Amino acid sequence: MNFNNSDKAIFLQIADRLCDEIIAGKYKDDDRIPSVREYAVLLEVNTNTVVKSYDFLSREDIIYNKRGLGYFVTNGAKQHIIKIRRDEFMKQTLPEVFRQMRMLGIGIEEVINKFNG
Amino acid sequence: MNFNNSDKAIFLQIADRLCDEIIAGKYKDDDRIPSVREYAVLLEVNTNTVVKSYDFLSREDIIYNKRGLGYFVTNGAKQHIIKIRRDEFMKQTLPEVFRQMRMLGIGIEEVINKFNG
DNA sequence: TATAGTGTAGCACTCTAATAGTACACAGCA
DNA sequence: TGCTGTGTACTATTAGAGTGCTACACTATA
Repeated sequence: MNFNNSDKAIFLQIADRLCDEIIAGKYKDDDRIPSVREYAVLLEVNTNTVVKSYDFLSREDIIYNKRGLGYFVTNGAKQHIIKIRRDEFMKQTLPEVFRQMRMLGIGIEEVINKFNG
Repeated sequence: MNFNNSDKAIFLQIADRLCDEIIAGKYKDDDRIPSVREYAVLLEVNTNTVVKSYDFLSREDIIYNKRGLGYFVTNGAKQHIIKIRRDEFMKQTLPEVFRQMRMLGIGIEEVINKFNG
């Protein structure tokens, strides 16, 4: 993963990644996700950083914890994430993209071409 | 300005804002930009934070300094910024936007509609 | 020549991110 | 009952962002 290439905090990038994997169907409802130590080794970050990501996602009600066992995907998490992301995409991302396009003189046709190409 | 709503550092958001203003034609070649103290008051941040932004933009060759006088826009800065931003938009932003669309099941038509609406 | 407005260079402080390591209570299983 | 793998709770350290403040050298102008 390209962590420090981003302005975003690593623990948030990890949370995003896990959400991506849930959307992709890698982890389904009530599936167990990797342990904090396991995921830390995989991503080559500190355990505490993954702990912070899992804490964050628990507070967002996307994963839940069973004592001594690990973290699991909350029922309906996938749709929950998609709803949050769609809202963000429509209300934040897309308007900012359109602003950039106007500012840079990039037409919608150019975007459509790149999309289809 | 909506500073802490973003994951990005404030001094980088300020640099972005100034670049936006240069592109918009608010400051042209060899125009003087606001002093660090002035801009700090306007944006309600600390002077040192603006200093950091101006340092950053100087190293990027977008503004330059005259001792005792202030900071000025480098010749050709506007086209320079546009070139950098176009590259970033095409190689980073747009691919990520398309990835999000595929992931969220958002079609290009929906984007076109929002753009025209 | 004084004065006001420039950038610049410090210092001290707080906060958060991230790393590193240790220790402990819990659950499942041999 | 032990053992292993869970999360959790600490402590400590490093680094950077951001704030607040002071002081100084430079430039133009009254």
